[in-house]
Amino acid sequence: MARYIITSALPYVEGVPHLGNFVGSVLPADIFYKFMLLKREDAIFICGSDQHGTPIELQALKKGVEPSELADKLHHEVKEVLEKFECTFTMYGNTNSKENELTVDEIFEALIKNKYIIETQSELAYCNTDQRFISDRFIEGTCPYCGYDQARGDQCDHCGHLLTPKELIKPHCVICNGTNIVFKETRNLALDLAALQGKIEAFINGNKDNNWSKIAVTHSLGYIKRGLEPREITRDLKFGFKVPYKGFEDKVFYVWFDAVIGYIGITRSWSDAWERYWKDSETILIQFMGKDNIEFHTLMWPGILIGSGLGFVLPHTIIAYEYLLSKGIKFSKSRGIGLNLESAIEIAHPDYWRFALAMLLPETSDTDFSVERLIEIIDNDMNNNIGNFAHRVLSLAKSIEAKRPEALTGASADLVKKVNSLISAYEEHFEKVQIREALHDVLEIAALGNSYISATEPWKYGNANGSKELNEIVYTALDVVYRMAMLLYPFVPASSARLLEVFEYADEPSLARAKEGIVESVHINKELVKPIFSKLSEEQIRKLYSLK
RNA sequence: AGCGAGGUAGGGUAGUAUGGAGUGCCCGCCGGGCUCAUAACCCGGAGAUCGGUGGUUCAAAUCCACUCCUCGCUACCA
Repeated sequence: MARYIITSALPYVEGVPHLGNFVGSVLPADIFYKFMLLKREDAIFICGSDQHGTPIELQALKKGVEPSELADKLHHEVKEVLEKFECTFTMYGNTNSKENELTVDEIFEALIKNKYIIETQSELAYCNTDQRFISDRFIEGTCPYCGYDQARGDQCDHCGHLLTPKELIKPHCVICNGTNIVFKETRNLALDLAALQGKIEAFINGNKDNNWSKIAVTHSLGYIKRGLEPREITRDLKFGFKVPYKGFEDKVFYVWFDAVIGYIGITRSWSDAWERYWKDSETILIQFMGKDNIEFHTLMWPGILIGSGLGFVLPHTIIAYEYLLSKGIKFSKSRGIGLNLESAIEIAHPDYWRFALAMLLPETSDTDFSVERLIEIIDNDMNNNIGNFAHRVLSLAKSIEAKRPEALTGASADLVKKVNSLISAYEEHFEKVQIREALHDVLEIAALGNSYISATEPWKYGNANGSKELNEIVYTALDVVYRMAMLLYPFVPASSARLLEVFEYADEPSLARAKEGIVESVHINKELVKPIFSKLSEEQIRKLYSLK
């Protein structure tokens, strides 16, 4: 039987993720994983914090703390906020772990043995005061183009020019503020992607039809066409895993290298069962990411896995998202301002964000986010269509004890037939990882339900029990609400659960039960009947606009 | 500059891979209906030479070429 590993690109922990970070990989991965749960598939959902790299080391230096302490603190903050957004990871780990280091070392040794690691040379700035190499972002000076005196070695934030450290006028070291900087040759180790190119290309061509995002295919083949070059896997930094190789002991692995391997390392932190997933040919690995992460997952990561020859499964499906572009409100992670997940949760329940972001998933092109659009989705699609449908039906059912009719007739039979075909469409869309479309199928079910109520006019029968027609209408409508509640689970888990609670015999949500519908007479808990959603209040809207 | 994405009714979008009547969705507008429901819901209607030009084709929003706009990235940020 097939087994699934679902991964989301690992958030880099330099701050609280913003909506763009969330929508670009963790959210869709979580929604998809919850669909796997609905289907009762054998699936694990792996994610975690990417902790190494220059920004963290620099931040730690500025704060005067150990990088690993800072990275762990940020890791816990990010984990907590993602869990508040109802993400149910099998394991949310981190890259700076023993298990990951072990995995990185094993894979590195295998790559050495298989001769896929080569040496490179480059010139790098060296601070004589600190006695260490300093990366581009550790150097500041005056921009030769605009004269801005706090330009960094990689780019000037003032005029946007890309720079090299050598171009800076009066360069100084960010760590010690000194100017005793020289340029020295440094050696690094690199993954020989050129040697692996044929195998990587075969991997892409052999898997790209497994529902890969179009952008993932075009980007990957574009890189292949231009030819792959060796990619460095070590850096002259302090924070990271030490390189266990003679002559390179004072260096660490480059952050991207241990980040992708982190998928395995994190699974290893989760359970001894990790090999059952990662080394079983039946395993289907489905990876979610933003478009800027494509090359790491379709070129370097498969290159590492293939080159190691250790029998790890390769990605089966690559799902890459375009960007969510904010209009009017800032998304910023590093600066901690604007609409990040912390500020979002203070404004509305996570389900509201999950729903709206699922509607806005940038599956095929960059997508605009605006407060106006958010209001439209929440008020109209979520509240008026789905929420109101559920509530009007449950309100009807409060005074009528619906019994299962012997057979459905006319409009009722027609509705159930259409709902069944929409459930099939929902399943098919999920299987093709078209999450936005699957949500549209649920919206369509609610719209059909609303039409059905209008057409059958249950209020005509008065509120007395006994009429066969009325019984059939209420039963059928309740049945649709019940199914819809189950289908909502991947998107809005808390609201789905609240809706299902009203049905006294409700089970855990499952796709099989959604297809089957209500099998017995319906008992609802009248006390629990209340609207599941509401429109955004003026207060909420005011808060949203205040984030500009 | 390099790389990438987009231009479809008043606004916002889906559709473009595998060409087949301008098909769909949300908002807005016009007209009607309903009162179970959260000023919610339902039905009908108006409104588009699918950015432009040229080409391929029996047939183009969809394929090709050129062109004009818009936006994003080029920070180890998704």
